Amino acid sequence: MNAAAVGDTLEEIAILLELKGENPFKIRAYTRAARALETLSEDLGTLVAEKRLEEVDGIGKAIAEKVTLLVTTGKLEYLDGLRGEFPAGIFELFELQGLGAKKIKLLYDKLGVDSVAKLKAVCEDGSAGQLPGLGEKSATNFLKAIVQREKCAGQFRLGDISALADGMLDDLRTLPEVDQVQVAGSHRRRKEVVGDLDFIVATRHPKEVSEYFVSHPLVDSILAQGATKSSVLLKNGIQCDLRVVKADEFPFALNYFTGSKEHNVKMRSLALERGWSLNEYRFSVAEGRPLREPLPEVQTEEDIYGSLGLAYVEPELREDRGEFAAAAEGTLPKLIELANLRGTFHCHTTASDGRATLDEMAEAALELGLQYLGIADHSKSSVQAHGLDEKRLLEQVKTIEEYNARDTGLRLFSGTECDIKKDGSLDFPEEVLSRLDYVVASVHSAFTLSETAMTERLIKAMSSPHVTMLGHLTGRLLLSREPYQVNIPAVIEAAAETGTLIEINASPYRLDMDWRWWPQAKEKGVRCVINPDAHSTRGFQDLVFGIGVARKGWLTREDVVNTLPLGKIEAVLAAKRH
DNA sequence: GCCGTTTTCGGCCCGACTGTTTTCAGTCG
Repeated sequence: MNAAAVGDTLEEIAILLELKGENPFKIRAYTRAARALETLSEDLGTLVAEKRLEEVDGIGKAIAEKVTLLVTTGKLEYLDGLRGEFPAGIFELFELQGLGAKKIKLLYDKLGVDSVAKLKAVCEDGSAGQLPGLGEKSATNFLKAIVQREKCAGQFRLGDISALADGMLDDLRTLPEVDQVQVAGSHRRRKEVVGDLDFIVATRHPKEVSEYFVSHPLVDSILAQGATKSSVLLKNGIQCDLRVVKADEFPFALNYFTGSKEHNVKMRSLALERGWSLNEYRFSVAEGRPLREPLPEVQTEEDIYGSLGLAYVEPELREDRGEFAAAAEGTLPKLIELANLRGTFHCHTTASDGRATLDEMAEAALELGLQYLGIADHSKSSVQAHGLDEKRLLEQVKTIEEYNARDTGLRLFSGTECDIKKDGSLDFPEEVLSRLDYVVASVHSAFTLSETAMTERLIKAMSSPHVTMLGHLTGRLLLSREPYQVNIPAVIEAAAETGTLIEINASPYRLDMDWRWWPQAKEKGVRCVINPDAHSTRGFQDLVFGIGVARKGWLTREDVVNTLPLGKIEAVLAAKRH
């Protein structure tokens, strides 16, 4: 069993333990361990063989034993025992809003509910409403949740709801009653997919602001409305929460609702060490704890971190992945910003499947203030995308030479998004590739190879001196297509050895390579290139999402080659060929 | 079940809202 499968298994154990009503901290331990396995830098098999599992943060004796069994035998009696207590279908019930382990267990024990379909039946025939602790209203809400689940998956790509979030933000900002307003939550942390949008407002008129929010034209229905918190469902299916607080509470609320949950837990325990209790409103004296330091004065989020002995942690880093240690030591990186980009690669034109001509793409890049732009249309094997053959590609090279002769203030680089064929060979021969300024190598076919074969395929492609950068490493399409099986640490290793750049594909559908792997890549010495994969002039706007990934991956402008000015980028593109 | 610059045992973040209740459990973030 590989690391991903073991992680899934630990998650399953966590859910089963929750159903059993186990100690919540034990459940959390399994969830934490599962997460620790997500981006293991070492091969799990090696860790098991060398009995070094317990070195991993979050894995202790008991879980190490279970993981060892899973890796070596693929089986675990403990899990089989748990599975025997509940039917498999019960898992889908956890996807419903308002249904947790306790209610699911109640429904299962009393009425035999083990699927969404059965839940629907017992809600409609009235038997669910008869259970202790449940009533008519609960049954109605379960039915609503079932409808809602069918309507949308409950998750949204960041790029798809960003404009909506900005619009709502602007609307709230124009209210005279609103003193301050911000989007918090996973949107502020720039997570690739978000489940809801959180707005935090500072106001002296909470009632008016809440009233405005729940009656906003985009609202479909009101889920909850209280004195300080309102939740609504928008017409496009996304849930939006509003928190209204007083001005002096605003930094605390913003911090708390930005999360992540794991980050918050750590923040609060750091406060407790000083004898303070931290909530979404303020610091207060913690009961039953010695007060080690007087309560601090707080005006801003920076002050909250400062009073805990930490440097300010940018929202993108708040995932409890080492930011606390770095903030305490003062070694947090200065994160890259959109304004640092000087150019970009991997753009398409009407020559393949783009919607804008080469001149239109160049014009758009100039308007953005870029110094250079790389054109990388598809290669001939991508027939579906009207990929270029050798002849058309070399014609495009000539066109780009002519463009550069016009001296517009933008330097174009000629490249290709060259298909990596099933066996790892490239779609163009060396003599053609050598005529280009750079090459993006990507997989667009045979997604279902084994992990070993896919990994070898990518590594073989990277071994070519002409492959400048690896495009969308895993081929995933967020919320629609799973990544193909590939050993990412091995690919990172090969990129470091061969001096191949790895792309952050900034398309909101891809955001690939994922932010979770970048700290490891950076440590190995791999350099990053942020590319929009633009198929139209509007596609350049996606660069901001790529920047979000880079920031979440702890990258600085030095880690990303397309922050380099024109005078220095050519040497980077040519480096592998020398 | 994990973890330790107070601890190898006893902690482990904290509050809002809902629904079913007369004081609170469950869920969510």
